[in-house]
Amino acid sequence: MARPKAFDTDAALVRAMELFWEQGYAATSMEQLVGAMGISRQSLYDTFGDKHRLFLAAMDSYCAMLEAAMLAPLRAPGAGLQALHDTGLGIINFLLQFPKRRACLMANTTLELAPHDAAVAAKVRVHMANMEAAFRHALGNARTRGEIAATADLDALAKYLVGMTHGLMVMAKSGADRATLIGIMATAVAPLQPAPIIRPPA
Amino acid sequence: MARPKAFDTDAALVRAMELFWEQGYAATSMEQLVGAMGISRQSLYDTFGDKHRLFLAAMDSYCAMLEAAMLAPLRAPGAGLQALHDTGLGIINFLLQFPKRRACLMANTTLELAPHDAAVAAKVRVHMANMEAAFRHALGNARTRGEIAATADLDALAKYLVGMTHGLMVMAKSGADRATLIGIMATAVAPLQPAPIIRPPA
DNA sequence: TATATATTTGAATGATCGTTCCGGAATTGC
DNA sequence: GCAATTCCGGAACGATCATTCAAATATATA
Repeated sequence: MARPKAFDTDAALVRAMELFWEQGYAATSMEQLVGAMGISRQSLYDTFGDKHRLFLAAMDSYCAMLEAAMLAPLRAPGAGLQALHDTGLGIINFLLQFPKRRACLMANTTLELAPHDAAVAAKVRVHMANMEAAFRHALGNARTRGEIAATADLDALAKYLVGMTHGLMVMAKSGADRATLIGIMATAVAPLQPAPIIRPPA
Repeated sequence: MARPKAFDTDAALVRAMELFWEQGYAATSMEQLVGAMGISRQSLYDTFGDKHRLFLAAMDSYCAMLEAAMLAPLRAPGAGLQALHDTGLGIINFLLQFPKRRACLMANTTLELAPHDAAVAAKVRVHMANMEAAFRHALGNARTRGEIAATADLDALAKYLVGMTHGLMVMAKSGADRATLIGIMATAVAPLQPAPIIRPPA
């Protein structure tokens, strides 16, 4: 009865997401988005609504990408300390993949918009909770297997790793090189080491 | 021979800095700055130049404030582990002081502008290097006194603490409560604990 | 073919952006 | 008082912002 959509909605959204990721919300104009997404301005408004709704959709697109690339391995049934270490290295590679550093759309958005935009803040919190849960799952496996101390506080460590991850993001975007990031990461995972079997005398 | 400046340049700059701190660079208009600084538009341009130069001056103002409040205690000759712990708590209080969280102007600016603005990026790097040096000074004292392990890698720990600090900032701005931040901080300082005197058997 | 929707192009909207210009009032040293 | 400089209020600049409207063309079903 009617002409079907001709362009790939998800692909266009990914291009919008990448632009927001690189430039931020305020610094990205609808003009630039029209150019990057490869569709007309009218199609953009018809399909995605206004700039703010497009941005929320772009956040979802970004989270889905992160979920598949970074969090899924941590959620895998067998994920343990090795998966945590792999994820750490994966994060560093992720942060260094673009010559003009982008850090993380969620972290960027948190600092740019979270206190002034409730819808954005809610999405950020959900994402951080997902990240924390993924870390905790792998930490739980690691503790069960004795890869980390039996007394390890899973909740505290998971929250700590989320915080540490965001610290790395800021450092990476400020220009830190790979060696610096690796060094920070290596220091950061010290709290994961199992407690010594023989304790020092009290 | 001529009329002297009537307003307090530094005080006006502090107000501009606070607005940039709360809203970011792009989201803050000259109109708002004129209102907040309490001077006329013409005086603003005559005294501070354009928006970008005003922002760079605001970054300096912010750094001077941070330097006095947070870094000076770490640089004090006697500063050691206690000063580091005090600083940790001070950072958390600093991040929670405003109901509408501001995080840190340097961190905000890093994520908003650093990859696209060389002058801003340079200022951010200087500030981070200063922070790292302050941490390292206190870490050095702490190691000398045996408050942390004699084998502690001062450079690595200092960089790590800078990274951790920025992680806390993102978490705080995303809405994390005091207990969460304290928990992350408590976990984060674990690598500072001295190594056990009796090591586990290899 | 007729109808309905999709898409594009281009113009137009009103608002706001950063910045500059102007005129007059205020305040100093001479 | 005079000249020099600072401040203020307001208008004006061109540019860009997000968004909408209008008209023409394309593609599907029925």
